[in-house]
This record gives sequence, structure tokens and C-alpha cells, in this order.
Amino acid sequence: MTPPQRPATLDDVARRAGVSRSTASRVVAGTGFASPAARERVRAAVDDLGYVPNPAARALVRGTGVRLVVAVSGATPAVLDDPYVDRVVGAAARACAPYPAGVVLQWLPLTGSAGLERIAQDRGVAGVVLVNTTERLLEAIPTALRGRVASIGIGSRTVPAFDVDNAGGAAQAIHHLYASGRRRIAMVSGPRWLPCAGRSVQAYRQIMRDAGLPVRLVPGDFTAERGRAAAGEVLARWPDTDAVFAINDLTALGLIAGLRGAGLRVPGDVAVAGFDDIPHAAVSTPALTTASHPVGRIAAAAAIAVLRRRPVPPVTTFSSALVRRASA
Amino acid sequence: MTPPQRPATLDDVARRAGVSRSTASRVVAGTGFASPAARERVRAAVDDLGYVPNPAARALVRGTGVRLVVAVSGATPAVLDDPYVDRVVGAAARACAPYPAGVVLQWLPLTGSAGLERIAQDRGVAGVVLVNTTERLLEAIPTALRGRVASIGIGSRTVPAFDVDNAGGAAQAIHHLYASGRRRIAMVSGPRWLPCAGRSVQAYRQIMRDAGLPVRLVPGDFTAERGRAAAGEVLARWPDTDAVFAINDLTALGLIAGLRGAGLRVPGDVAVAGFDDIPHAAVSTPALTTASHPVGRIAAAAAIAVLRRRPVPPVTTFSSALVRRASA
DNA sequence: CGCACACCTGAGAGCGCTACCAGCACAAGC
DNA sequence: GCTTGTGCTGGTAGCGCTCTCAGGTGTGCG
Repeated sequence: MTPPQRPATLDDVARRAGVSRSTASRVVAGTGFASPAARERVRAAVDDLGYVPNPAARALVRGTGVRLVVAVSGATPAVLDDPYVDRVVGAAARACAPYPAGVVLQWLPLTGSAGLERIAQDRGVAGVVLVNTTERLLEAIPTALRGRVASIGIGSRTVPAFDVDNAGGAAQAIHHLYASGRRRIAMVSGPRWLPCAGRSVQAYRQIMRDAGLPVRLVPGDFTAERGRAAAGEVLARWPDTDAVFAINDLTALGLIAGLRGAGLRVPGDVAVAGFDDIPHAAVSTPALTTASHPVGRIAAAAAIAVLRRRPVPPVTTFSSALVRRASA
Repeated sequence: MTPPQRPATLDDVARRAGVSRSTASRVVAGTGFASPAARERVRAAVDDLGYVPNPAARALVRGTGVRLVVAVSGATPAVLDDPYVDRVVGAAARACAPYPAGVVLQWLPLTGSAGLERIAQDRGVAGVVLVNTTERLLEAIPTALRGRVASIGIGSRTVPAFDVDNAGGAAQAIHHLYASGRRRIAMVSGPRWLPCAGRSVQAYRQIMRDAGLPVRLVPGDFTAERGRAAAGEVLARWPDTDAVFAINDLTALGLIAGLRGAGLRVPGDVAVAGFDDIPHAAVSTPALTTASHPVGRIAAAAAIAVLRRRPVPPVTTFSSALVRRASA
């Protein structure tokens, strides 16, 4: 346990174990042959010296990068301020711990693939996790990035996707509204260019059609501010609305504020359900009924898929569970 | 603009610019001599080839690591689930972009410095940003880590600190409660072992003493759940309480839920002010009056301070501004 | 003219690690 | 016997970069 001022190198380990650097490397990296005796002695030396492989050296020789880019698409860099992005980054940063990589956050303009090409040029990039991506962007993935990209929310032939079951979650929430007797159910949707938003809307349309109910759709943009405004629009166009499904919790919370501002009771007059189960949903007034969205697990899975370079199924879907609270 | 399959190396740049690798390196790294002509040609070659230095190689030869550890102290790894931590990581990950480093998130047990020693042994670590740290832990910083640690919320002789002006923010919020006529002001505090919590409490005590008002202090733990429970305790011990300052917004929101659950109006019967200005403070019902906490700027400053190895003032304080909304 | 002293350049070592390859011992098969 | 494997080992060539150091080439000054 002599803690050297200078951290131990593989050479130190090899010398102490009485083997060559090659053998020590094989044992530490767990690749190739090594006799049980050698293995044991190297292990002991590693423990004694508190040896930790130098990720930089490893990355250099292996040709893999060292930074996991979380790239968020959006009209402006302001998308990075979204708490959702923070959660993705947090989960990815936690997932990185066992790998020689760390997370870097970057904005990716919606138009053009210049941003992606820059990333592809960068040897330091171990992989990319795409957030809020468009199909157009996925088509434009530079070949240099193939196999090192995962996408949250949408996939293509070459980019594996990790996502919550948008349609299923939305369906659960809407069915819950229906089951509690609501029949004039509106929906506030999200940005049109986001496929995940599309799937929720589709589920809503489908359920309304199957139930023979009219579709009442108002556009949104994931923000609470827009949710508040949407409340007014819904009320203006369909004053008898008795339930609203919001594409995400932020919208739902804004919506509730708007409805109450208009003198309506929630859930008395209008029931509201959201999607995401953000931390605040549990403590809002009224507490929000919402379809959960395991962002942490999704982001971690995407990060790990990129970091360990193994083939990954083209789509991994995480199921959503309805969290019933007071608002619906 | 010929995009090579293999990303450009410094050798490619040097060859194209007609100089040696050494000269190219000097220009790119901005260190040492280089004639204006050489400088210009290297710059052009860099642009042409889309050259990006390989962080792994750079880190290897410079002896600096490649991962910025955000280490969060707490009783259990569950502290990592805090949205506050996500924001710190998000800001740090954004700040990392210009540096050859990426963020890794790690839990640090409250007791013992074993976690820190492990980090110190790891050559891959470019630096450490400590979150929620105790003074005891700061005393135990291994020498190998000196100069590569910044701490959010608390500092010591050897570790520079980055923090919001806790006392000032709390004072602003409490003065606001006082200015609006409240005189029976309670406070829900935070975990006792956290110095930042201590400073807010101290500010509260000071103001109460100066105003000749009684101290009404209830312990909390930063969670909404605890805030809700605290509402009951406050009401039970001091039924005539007409205002509460909560150590953070999550607590404040839980508190409001608890107060309303007890049939009280906010701010009619009891005014509530919080601290942090989390995203939901703006859309809660009622919207929360709170002292802002520029987490993003603080985290970015701490990350950058660690990444660029320059001396840093021992304490950097970010001012807090009161955001007046409906709850107080 | 010689010498110091600036400014500038390129050769080359080497950061810590992995991967390739040659080599060794021993066992099994023709 | 000789070949062919199988299991293991160590030497060594780099990965891409920085940095030291030995040399240039001017310019000013004694």
C-alpha cells in the first residue's frame, strides 16, 4: 500500500509482478492469454500499487476518443437550458464512470449537418448521443461516425434508438381520462418536427377515432409558457372541454395555471394529464397525473451502448407507467 | 476541404503547411515562437483539413487527465438523483466543450477520504468539482489532487470555492417577507452538515434577532416530501405563523402543498418564499417567490477553474436576486 | 570583423498503453 | 522422428502529441 507520489504505471505493475508489460496489460485489460499464476500476481500488484489505467493512453492507442458528446438539436442553443437535457447529461455522466470517457454537451443546429461533420472530424469523440434529433439529421450521419452514435427518441437504419414508449404512455394517460368519465378530451402537442411528439399525437387521434370522439388538437412547444397560452385556445375553441392531455409535464403545468387563471377547477371542471413525471409533478397543486418517462435509464442505456462498441438492437423501448395523482 | 476518411493529424497539417510537426504544434497550441508566415500557413492547413487536436494524445503527453469528476457527497448514492446535481453536471458538460475533458459523475461517501484517494490515484482525472462537501472532506484532500479541485458551496485553505451568496439571498427573501408586513416568520432549514445551509439559517437568526422577532426553526432535508411534513410541524408548534422561508424551492413547494392541505391560503394566510428559482417555481400555483441561484454559472465557473490550471481566488461568490412572484 | 542575443526551426525523445508477432514449452498426431 | 497445434510470454512498434535541445538566420553592438 505504499502510495507513490507518482501514480503507478503499467510498468510498475509488471515489474512488481515479475512479468512483462505485455502480460500485465493482458491481465488488466482482460484480453488474451495469461496463466492463472501470472493473473494472480498481476492482480495483487495492481491492488498494492492502486494502479488505475490511464484513459488517455488507452484511448490514444486504441484509437477511441475520450469524450462522449451529448448533442442536442434545436433552433437555438437555448435548448440546452431544458431540465430534460440536464437529466440526460447527468445520467450519461454517471454511466461514463466505468469507461475512459466523459460527457460533453453541445448544441446541434437543426439545419445542415455541419455540426455532425465537425464532431466526426474530432478524434477525441468516443461517441455521440443525439437528443431531439430529426430524421433528416440522422440521414446525414457522416460515415466516420457510424457505429458510434445512439439517438434518444428516434432512430434510423444506421442509428440505434432509445426511447420511452411514447404511444403507449400517451394511450395510458388518455385511457385514464376516458375511464374517469371524460369524453371531450383535448390534447396539447409538441414541436411538429419531433417524431416522438408525432407518436403521441397519433396515439391520441387513434383513441379518439376508436371511441368516436372528436379530435381537439392545439399545438405546443414543450414549454410551460406555451401550455398556459394553450389553455386559453382550448377554452376559446371548445368551451365544453372536460379533459386535456399535455404532451409533457411542463406544458401540463402551464396548462393548469392557465385553466385556473380562467376560473376553472382542476380536476373538477377539467382533468389534466401530462407526460414525463418530472420531479415537480409530485408537488404541484394539484399533483399531476402523468405518464412516467425513465429519462435516466434511457440516457444511461444510450451512453453505454455508444461507449462499449458492441452491436445494439436498432430500437430499445422503455415502457411508461401511469402515475395517478390528483389532476386527473 | 477534402474530408479524409481518417481524421487529420498534426503531421498532415505540418506536411500541408510545409513546416515541421514541431512548428505546427507550436502554432496550434499557441505556445512558443513562430513566424507570422508560418503561423498563417499552419492556420490555413488546419482549416483546410478540419484538423482537431486529439485530446487523448494531448492529455497523455501533458500528463493531464481527461475526465472532470463531479463528486457529490451524501449519505447514499441517491443524492445523485437530485435535479440540482443534474444542473451542475449539465453546466459543467457544456463548459468542457473547449477543453480536452469530459464530465463524469460520482458519488462520494460522507465519511472517510477513500473516495478522494481513489480519484487522486487515477491519472485520467483532469480535475474534481466537489458538490455538497463537508469541511472534514476538504481537509483530507490528497496532495496529488492539490490545485485540481474546486468546490461548490464551501472552500478551505487549499480548495477554492464557488457559491451563491447564501446569506444575502436568504436575507433578501426574509426582508421581503418582513417588508410585506409579516412578523411571525418561520424557516425550514436544510441538512445540518451542509455549510451553505448553515449560512442561510444564520442569516435568518440574525434578521430575527435584529428585528426582535422570535426564531421558529424546523429542520428539513432539501426534499419536497420533507417540506410537506414541515408544514404540519410549523403549524402545530406555532399556529399563528404568517410566513415561512424555505431553504430551497423543493422544500418551499412541498411546504405550500402541506399548508394548502391544512386548509390555509398561500399567500393569503401564510406567505412562502424559497431559494434557487428552479424551473418549476415559475409555473407552480401560486408561482413561487424565491431567491435565484445561478447554478449554471457557478458550475461552469468551477469546471473552468479546474480545467485551465491557473490560480483562482479562494472564494468566488455569485450574487442572488430575489424573484418576486405570487407566493409572497 | 567578431560576438552576443534575439527570433525561429526541425529532429527526436517519450508520455502509457495496446497489439502484433516471434518465440518457447509441452502435448498430441502422422 | 517431424510436424502441428495449444497455451502462454516478452520484445517492440507505434498511437498523436508536446517539449527540449541543438542548430540555424538575422540584427545590433563593441
